[in-house]
Amino acid sequence: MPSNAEAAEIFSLIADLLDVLGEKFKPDAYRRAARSIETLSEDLGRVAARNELRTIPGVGAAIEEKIREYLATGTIPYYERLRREVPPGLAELMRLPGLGPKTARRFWVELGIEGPGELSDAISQGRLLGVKGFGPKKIEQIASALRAATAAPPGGAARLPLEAAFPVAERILRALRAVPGSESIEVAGSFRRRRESVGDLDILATSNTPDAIFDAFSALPDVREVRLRGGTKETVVLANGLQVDLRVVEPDAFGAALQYFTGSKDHNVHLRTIARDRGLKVNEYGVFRGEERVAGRTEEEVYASLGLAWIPPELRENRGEIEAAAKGPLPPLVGPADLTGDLHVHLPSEASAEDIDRLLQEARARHLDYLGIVVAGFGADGRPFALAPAAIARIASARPKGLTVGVAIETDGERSVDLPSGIRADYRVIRPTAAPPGPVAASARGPPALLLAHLGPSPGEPAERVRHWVDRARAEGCALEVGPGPERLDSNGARLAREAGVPIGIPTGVGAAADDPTGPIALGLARRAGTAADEVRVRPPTSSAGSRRPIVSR
DNA sequence: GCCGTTTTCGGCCCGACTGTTTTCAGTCG
Repeated sequence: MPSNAEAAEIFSLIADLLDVLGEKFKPDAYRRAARSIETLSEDLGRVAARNELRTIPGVGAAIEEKIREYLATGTIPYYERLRREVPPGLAELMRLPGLGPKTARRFWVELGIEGPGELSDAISQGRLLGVKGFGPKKIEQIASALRAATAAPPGGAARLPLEAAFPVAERILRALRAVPGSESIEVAGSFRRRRESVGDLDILATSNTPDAIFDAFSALPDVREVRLRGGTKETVVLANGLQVDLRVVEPDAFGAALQYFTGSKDHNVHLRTIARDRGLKVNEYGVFRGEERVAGRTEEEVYASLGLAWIPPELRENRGEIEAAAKGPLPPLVGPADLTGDLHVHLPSEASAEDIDRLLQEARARHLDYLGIVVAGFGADGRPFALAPAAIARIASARPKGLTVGVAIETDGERSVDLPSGIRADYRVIRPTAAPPGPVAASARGPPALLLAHLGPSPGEPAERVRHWVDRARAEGCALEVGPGPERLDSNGARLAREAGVPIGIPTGVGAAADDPTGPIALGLARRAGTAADEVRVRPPTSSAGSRRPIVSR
């Protein structure tokens, strides 16, 4: 079964092999295509069937041809040929930190080394001593990288899911903001773009005492290794293997640096092309005309100097957002203030009536006008759960001013849920247990309003499966929920849902612990999908219309 | 190999840091 993830992987490997062969620009071309395919919200097969492969950024005639070969046969002859030509072990060598294509190629051509094992042997036999360009430090660096690679599980450093990166980022920000003399401190990179997973953390700071910040950074409790430290940047590796970069810049360059280190790479390359055409130069210190800095303090300044409206970080993937920003301000993306309701609030089973009151207070303080609380149902483990009868009664009878409260049950779509007598559910949240599940049985009471799409744990989940959920949500007239975790849509899925006209539900995080990242992550993923501010409206059920069903509308 | 209202050919982002060097190459993001 061909998949976008596998196709992207093959193109990425082609790039590595071409690198070893000393090709100059082709590797970047293949990597760019690989990145585009990896973040595509639709299966390549569908795009190919519409004859639109060339609309994918970085895909031209040659790569289109190779995609078609892959779709038809599951392999690409060009890739097979390269693999016969270049020992695959060299691509492994290139993935070691500090070791790139040039060095891998020299090992191969000058020393006949074709992989990590042979390199280890060569080092222990002293064969690298005296080779030009390899001093004692370099050799030790390589030996250490080889040891780390054998100790680590194969496949290299895995990307960290965004929800796992959140608490790490919070902890680091708190520590650095406590350093006297520190000013603005932000996380940039793919974390700021709210990618579903992050490969590292990029932290940006302005400070009049950079050394104090660097010292505090090195002294963070879970730092395993300081990989490099210069006058403006430092790289550390945490105990869990996550790499964290800290850069300190002057305040006049903060906007430029934030823009630059937020990326994405393809977005930045496009911006610099525009700058060059206007006789300008963009780097992390600002936008320059000759020696003169024309922008840099804020991101808005940087974009404006290029004739562009400011672009939200979640959209910076070079997927047409720059062209749109050239025409004028972008439609505002959904923000915290636009979330006027929440269909899916969970409470601990021991929650009391007083806890309910506190939740309602918080909802009002956050200006929500609809709150749907799950009172009973079946959890992720398939076992039934329910709030205490007193709490359920309080929810059912609550009439706080300006806030409509809904009673929700959570089902797997097949079993019905018992509620205390006199209390009925307003709608169902459906948590499918199998994939793909059967149709939702009529025996479960109430109309569905929200469907949690189970996307499964594998990162290379075929877009086809997501489409299954989108189609089903449309057929049943319910919304799909976006958010972290395997049971909800990621931003690609949310984009598919939007394109299909299926509303998406965004959890607000109301009632959750202060450090629970679900709310901000869900919002970020919805924004990555391009969800506009006016697309998310939760309307409470209105008895006058004869419906008790909350609607998430577009 | 891709791309283009300045180009269908000739470009392809740019700077920090490291290690090995007598001025720079390689790697990284």
